[in-house]
Amino acid sequence: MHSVQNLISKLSASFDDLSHNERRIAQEILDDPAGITTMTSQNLAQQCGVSQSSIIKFCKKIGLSGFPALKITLSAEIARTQSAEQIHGDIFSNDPLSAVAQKMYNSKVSALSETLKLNSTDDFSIAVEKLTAAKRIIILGVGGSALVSSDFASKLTKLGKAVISGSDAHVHLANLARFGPEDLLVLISYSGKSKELLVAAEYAHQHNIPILRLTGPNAIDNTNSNEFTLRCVASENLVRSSSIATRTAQLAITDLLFILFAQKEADMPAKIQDSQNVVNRLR
Amino acid sequence: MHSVQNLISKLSASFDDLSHNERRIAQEILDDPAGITTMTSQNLAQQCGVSQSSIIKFCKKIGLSGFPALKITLSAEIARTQSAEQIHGDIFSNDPLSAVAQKMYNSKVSALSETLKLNSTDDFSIAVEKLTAAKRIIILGVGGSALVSSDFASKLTKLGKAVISGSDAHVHLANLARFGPEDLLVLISYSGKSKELLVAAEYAHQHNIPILRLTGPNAIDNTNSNEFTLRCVASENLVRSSSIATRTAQLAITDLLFILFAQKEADMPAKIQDSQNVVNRLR
DNA sequence: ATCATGTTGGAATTATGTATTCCAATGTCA
DNA sequence: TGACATTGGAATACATAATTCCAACATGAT
Repeated sequence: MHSVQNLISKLSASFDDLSHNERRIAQEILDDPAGITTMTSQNLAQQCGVSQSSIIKFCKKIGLSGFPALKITLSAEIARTQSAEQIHGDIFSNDPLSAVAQKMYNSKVSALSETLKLNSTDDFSIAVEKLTAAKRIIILGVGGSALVSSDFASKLTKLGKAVISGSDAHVHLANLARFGPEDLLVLISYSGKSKELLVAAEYAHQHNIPILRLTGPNAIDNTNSNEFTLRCVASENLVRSSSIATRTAQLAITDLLFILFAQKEADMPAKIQDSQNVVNRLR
Repeated sequence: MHSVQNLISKLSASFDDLSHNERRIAQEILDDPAGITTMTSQNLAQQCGVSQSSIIKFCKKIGLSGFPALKITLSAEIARTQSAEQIHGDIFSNDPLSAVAQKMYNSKVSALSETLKLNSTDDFSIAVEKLTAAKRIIILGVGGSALVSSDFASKLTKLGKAVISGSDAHVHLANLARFGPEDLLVLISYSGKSKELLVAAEYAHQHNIPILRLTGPNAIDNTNSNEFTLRCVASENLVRSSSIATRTAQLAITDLLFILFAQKEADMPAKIQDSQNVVNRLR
């Protein structure tokens, strides 16, 4: 990847070493690099007042394979500079509404990166292992976490996993009664304090049902060997208690688990496509 | 502000609408966009097992002038994403699992930023205006969008808005029958093609019920004055049809709308806190 | 089933664009 | 001034892209 670092700066640097006609070509490129990408070698030749073959010779001289290569290189270079500018500057303009958008963006991005950093790769491996091993899965999440839990459940179902999820905790507890050590209970909660989840965990412990937890950073660590925890971070500083960042962080984990799980078996993408095709018939 | 977006996300978005051969081409492009930039149309044709002319037709179909244009566009796009990835690059180590995490992170971050860029601040203002003005709101989203829709609904409900949302489209249509011009129908869908939503929109048009749409970049623009559209971008390149990026983009919009809506009235945060306090009693 | 109609995709052709060759003009130095 | 190198263009050869036209297939109505 060390070939041509920056064609444009290279051109302007070596400008003085070029012959008369080559300068004209170089000048034309420097003047409007973006324009070149839509030209033919003939167009450019005409614009520079040189012959078409001179254009080709010029391309070779600066180390490119030919004229199309010049166009492609320039296009990439323009995109790189532009995007660098954007990322540091103007995704957003500077009216008040845009400031809010900016804050939300930052809050989500940091929830994502912080959460992914917080759990090691091994943690994720172990969690995926547990999902794979489980014969049946109950996913339990209340409040804001209910949506994350049903999203996760529907994704796993698409992959052919036997998953139970829903909003009624009582139903879940009833289902749990038929579960055993070969199954898995997934508990999603930021605070780790919801009553339903505590009851379910208690029951699971008594009956040796493995637990995969998804909690916030402050929930107490559980030393029980039959339990495994992934953690997420989220600072809710835009609208208190809105759970926007929390949900972003939780989805980062469940989505990653889903992707890793899907990639473990080669035919998984096909299964999703099948499921998608069935849905498409409804259109 | 609705300028043509990312080619790669556009391809993965419209993937399901393509014919068999077109999919093979699209797949080849998505698999190795960088590779395309050094190929001829013949090479690519051979690699896809289709004719050279099909490649050209494909390029035209996706709105490009021809094959060289495809190469140039891809090259620019790769450069853009690469430079974006470099900036966020150091979060992760470099084992394969971490590479997956990195990709997911990049995909989510770009879904966020692209989506926020795609809609102007005015667009968001208008949308919030419509939410504020509405006496009652029905939020309709099927499939993957159902979760976004119920999330949005529950948030707005917390703020005291009269919102109806749920998974049963028939129930929604029945409810819609009692709606009028002072109410609002929110339709969430990436493809814009779901049958239930089309029926609901049709009915709303006939009865002058305002519509707020949340669609993907390819859905057809609706000129009906009683309708307003926000768009989201998402390239689903990790696990096809998994809707991970799509949902990230949709939530970016609904979350932002929620925040803006909440900030319009000073006592809104208090209302959320109230609602939270009630929930806390369950613990 | 059958026919009309539309859509998709490929073979062959044409058009366009790129690269090479070869030669003339110009410049450089003994 | 003459040998030699360098530059650049005209003509040409080559490669690639785009179009046309037709066959196969799908779709939908009768």
